[in-house]
Amino acid sequence: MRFEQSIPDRRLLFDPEELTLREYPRSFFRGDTVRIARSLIGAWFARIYKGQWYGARIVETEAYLGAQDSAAHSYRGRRTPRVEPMYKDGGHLYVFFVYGMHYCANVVTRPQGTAHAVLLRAAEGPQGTPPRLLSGPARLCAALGITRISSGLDLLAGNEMRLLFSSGPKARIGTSARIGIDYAGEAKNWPLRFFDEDSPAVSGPARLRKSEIPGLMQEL
DNA sequence: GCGTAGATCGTCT
DNA sequence: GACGATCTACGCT
Repeated sequence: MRFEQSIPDRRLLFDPEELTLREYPRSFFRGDTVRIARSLIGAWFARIYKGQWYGARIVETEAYLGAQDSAAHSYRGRRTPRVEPMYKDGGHLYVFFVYGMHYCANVVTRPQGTAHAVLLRAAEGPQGTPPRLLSGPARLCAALGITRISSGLDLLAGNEMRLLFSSGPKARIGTSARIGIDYAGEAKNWPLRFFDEDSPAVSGPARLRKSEIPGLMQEL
C-alpha cells in the first residue's frame, strides 16, 4: 500500500483545452526561489491519469531556501535519501512524508545542487469543487494522489505530473511568515509564504489569510 | 473564531 | 528514541 500510486479525486477532472495552459521553460525554475513561489500563484498543477486530465489552480505556496534556511530539509547542506530530489535541477518534484500519515509536495527551484524548493500549500479545483478539498499541503497531495513514489519526477518532461503556466487574471498576492515551522528560530519569521488573497481555498488560521499589509500589491 | 490533544510512522540522531 | 513543512475532533468564547 505504502508505495502504490494513488488515484486522483474525480472532482479534479478538467478539460485542458478550455484553459490557456502552457509549459514553463526550464530556465524559469532555475531562477530566484522567492520570485518563483510568488509566480506560481495561479499556475496549474496537472496530472494525467489513465488518459484523463486532473488538475488544480495553485493558490498558496512557501519558499524554502536551502542550506541557509533552518526551516528547509536541506538546511546546512543535509543530504539524505529522502532529501536527495531537492538537489535536482529546477522543475523536479520533491515529496516527503510527515506526521506518520501525510504527504507534502514541493517544486525544486534553482540549478542542480542548490536544494531550494517551493512547497505547494493549497489549490482550487475546477469550477464547483469544495474549497477545502485541496486546502493545505497534505490535502492537496491527497486530492491529486501525490505520494512518495512521485518524488524526483521531472514536471517539465511530459510526465504524468506537470506544472503549467496559466494566462488567467492576475491574483492579488498576500504575504506572510511560513506555517508550521516553530522550530526554525529566526527563519520562522521570514516572509516566504504567498497566497491568493481572494481565494477561499487558502489554508491556515484566518489571520494569515489576509495580507499583513492590506492593499499592498506584490509585483513580479 | 480560538486552542489543545491525539493520531501514527518514516527519518535521522 | 524523538520529532515532525499536518489534520481532525472537540471544547470553549
